[in-house]
Amino acid sequence: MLKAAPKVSSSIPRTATAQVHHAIKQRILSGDYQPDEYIRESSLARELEVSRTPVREALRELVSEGWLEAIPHQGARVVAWTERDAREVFQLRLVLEPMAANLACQKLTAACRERLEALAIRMEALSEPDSVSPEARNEIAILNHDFHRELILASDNQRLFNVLEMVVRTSIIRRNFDQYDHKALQRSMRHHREILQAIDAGSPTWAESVMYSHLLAARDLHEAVSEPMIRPSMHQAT
Amino acid sequence: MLKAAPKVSSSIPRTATAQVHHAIKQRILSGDYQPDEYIRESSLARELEVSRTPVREALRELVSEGWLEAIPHQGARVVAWTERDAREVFQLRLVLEPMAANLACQKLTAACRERLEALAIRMEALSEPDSVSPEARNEIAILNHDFHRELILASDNQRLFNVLEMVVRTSIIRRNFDQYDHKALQRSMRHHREILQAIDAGSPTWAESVMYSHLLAARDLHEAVSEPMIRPSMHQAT
DNA sequence: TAGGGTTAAATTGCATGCAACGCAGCGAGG
DNA sequence: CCTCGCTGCGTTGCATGCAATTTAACCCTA
Repeated sequence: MLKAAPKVSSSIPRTATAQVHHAIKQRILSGDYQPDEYIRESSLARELEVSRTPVREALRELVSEGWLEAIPHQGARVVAWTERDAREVFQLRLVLEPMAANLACQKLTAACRERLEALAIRMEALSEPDSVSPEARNEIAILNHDFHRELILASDNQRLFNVLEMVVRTSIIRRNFDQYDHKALQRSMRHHREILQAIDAGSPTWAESVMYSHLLAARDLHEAVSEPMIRPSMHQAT
Repeated sequence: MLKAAPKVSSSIPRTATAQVHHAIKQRILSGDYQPDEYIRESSLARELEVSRTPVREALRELVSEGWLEAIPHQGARVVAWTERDAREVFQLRLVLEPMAANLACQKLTAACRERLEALAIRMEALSEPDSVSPEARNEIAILNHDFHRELILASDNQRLFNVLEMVVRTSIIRRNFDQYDHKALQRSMRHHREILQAIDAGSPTWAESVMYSHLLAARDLHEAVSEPMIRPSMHQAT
């Protein structure tokens, strides 16, 4: 029951500002707002049926969190993602998440260990069939995010968690399991499993190393898809 | 002159919100606001002679940036620093700043190289005399901060810079050169110099390694001072 | 027709008033 | 004596109106 309390307070924010904050984030993630599109205070206030004040405050917060950029006397607009941004995020993840795996290995509690295993098992089951449906891929993406999140939390470094939330969650976490072929998917699941094994073995460097491999593999897949867009000179099959 | 433009715009913010934001930050850093102290919107609005609106917006921003913590319907208060926080910050710096040194080594421009050298030379000169005055120590602290900042900027990873600004600047960067004895001070200055040498030599791992040593030495000095405070069982002179 | 200046519309920035919420102090009941 | 509930005060949360600023269109002029 301890878990229920924060869950309720986060999914049903009591203040209007928090609701607007949540709503805008959802719209950005779902693509309702295009990159570089300005978000107008008045129109959003009308749509959400609140005054401009909570909208303004939510926008300020989202700017500080990196979702929007504010131009004085001009407004707030959705940040546009470039390949450079993707590079920066991967550079940071490649250093921070292995570190988190290392620390988690030393600090992990039994309860957290259980949650991680449950997530890993569920993901393995979903990626078992030869053809993984889009719905399954979507669920895997969510579970995968939870797995990483849980592991980072287990590192017992609140700032590390905050930093990764800011850096990663504003990026293209979602829907990027679509480009995983079956082998890559299963390899990714095996990585999760191996991290748990390293934790059980009490080897922080092992866990750290597997996480590093895990992310390098993910980056490779990402670049395979995105590079053609910035290197049109290369001959591409797809 | 390129440096003058952003300097002006940051020291003379045009909007009231930015002014309040700046003012509060200064008060926190200067110790005007004690840890856990609540900042009341009305009183601050009176003092700064603005309405509550820009004060509220500035407070929201500072919460997002980690300077304050907000309790709904209760207010915003200055975050209290614990030894745990210090540990977390050092853990992150130990990973991120060496990474920045490594990257900077590959990306550094000539102009940036010049600025770093100028800062290093100035710091060396200030730490030369046998007895370093408090004023000199203060200037060294500022120059040191600029040096690290410049190096991180040179890493050409905007997110890395943002993350370190958030993590480090809210911490006790300032005035912690007081506990450096003369040997530690000169060692620290030599580290800066050696980082420049590593850059000139084009060896990222060398630069990374020196930065790592640099921070480990700083952590050691920090712990030597702070540990007695959380271990009251130890017999203390003070 | 091109360029500069002016003006008007739209939007953000700020001020103020009122409502909602939390908390301390006080009093009644067990 | 302790506990529970109520009430009053202070503070934050939100709504609304007005001022300041920017943008863009328009007209006038060369």
